[in-house]
Amino acid sequence: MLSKAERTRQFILEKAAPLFNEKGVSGVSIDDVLAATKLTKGCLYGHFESKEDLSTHVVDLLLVKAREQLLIAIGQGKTAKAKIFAYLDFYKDPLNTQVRGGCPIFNIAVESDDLYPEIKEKIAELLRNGQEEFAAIVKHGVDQGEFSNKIDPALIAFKFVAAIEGAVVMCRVMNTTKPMQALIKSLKSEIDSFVL
Amino acid sequence: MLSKAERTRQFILEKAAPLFNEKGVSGVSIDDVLAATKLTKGCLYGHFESKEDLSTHVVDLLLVKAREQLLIAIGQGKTAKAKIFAYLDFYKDPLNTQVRGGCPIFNIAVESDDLYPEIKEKIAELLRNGQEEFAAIVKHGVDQGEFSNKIDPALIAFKFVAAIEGAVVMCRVMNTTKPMQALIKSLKSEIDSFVL
DNA sequence: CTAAAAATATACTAAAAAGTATATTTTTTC
DNA sequence: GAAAAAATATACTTTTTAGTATATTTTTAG
Repeated sequence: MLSKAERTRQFILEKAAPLFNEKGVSGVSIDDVLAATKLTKGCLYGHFESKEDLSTHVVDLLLVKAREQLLIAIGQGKTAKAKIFAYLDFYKDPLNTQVRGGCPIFNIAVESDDLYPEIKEKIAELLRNGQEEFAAIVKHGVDQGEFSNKIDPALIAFKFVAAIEGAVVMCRVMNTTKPMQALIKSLKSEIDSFVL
Repeated sequence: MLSKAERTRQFILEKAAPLFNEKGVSGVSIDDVLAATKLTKGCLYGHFESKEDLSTHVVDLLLVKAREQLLIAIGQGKTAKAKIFAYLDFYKDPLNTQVRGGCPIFNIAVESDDLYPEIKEKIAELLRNGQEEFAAIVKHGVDQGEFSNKIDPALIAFKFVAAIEGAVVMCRVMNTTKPMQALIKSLKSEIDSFVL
């Protein structure tokens, strides 16, 4: 069993995560975290050195979880096409994301871009890996004779992620999921056009 | 000629704009603005009631300018296809945006989503209008016999903006423009596939 | 079950940020 | 070009936020 300390530390991170996802690193105060956890300063600072330390771990948690959930979703698909469809469906309800506040990857990306270089580097890493994995799935589909070799794996990976992530933001701001449904349908038929 | 006050007010907004675009509303302090303008508090607060007041006007400026520049770019195109291509080309260098820090529309959208409802509403309005205008261009292309009527104007508008905006963020984080070039090429050929 | 260690709470200090009162300088208007 | 008005600078206060010292409670290991 985890020690009390480990559990509290984890509890803080779990409670802080949606807060950071919604308000951003700059937008969250320590008091926000205390209010969300019902803990006190002494306790919080017993587990994290500083706000920066806390932020770092919260961001790590957000990113790890996002990646994890995505991999699980994609893992359900057996074929390349099924995996890609699973990826798309994962984002079908942008108003009710896994973690409150939208997609952590993009939220953090936008904020960290000019403000937090270390965090930015983590996202860059995550995106690069994600791109590679996505492209590998497509390529595997080609190699297996599932897709035409006219398909460009790297392009598809980039285009799909960009479109989906962009769509999440747009849908959230406009407070609608409708365009996302149409987009997913369109991206799926783009895939279908390469199916042999 | 503008009064001194008007010029100073405008000067503050112009200097603050890139700051807000880079750091976000929560990330910018009044002192940041003072440092950027080399003005003093008394002066700043002579022109703006509060940080919130300043933020509101800076955001308005960022959004108005973004829209303006976009309309100018698109306006260069004579045909529907040319207008759409102009839109795409407008984003060809995501690392060197018109205003430092990326696309203001998206930057502000992500931050305001869960934090600043009034600003969020402004972005929603802008996006809705933009979508309508974009779709109208496509529809006009169909009516003029430029595009096949198989093209879905609303879908194209949403998909293209989502993909481009998503791509801007991704390119900035990964510090590369390359995938954007490929994306633009791909979106252009998607348009070409509808040209009669 | 108890003593030591760790975790948590309380009550503070320090720093940063926003905002204001007032003096001084610069514009404007006549 | 002088008086009034407006703009700007200086030097503050207030508020918010981060962080710390220390007391108290709770865990944990023997």
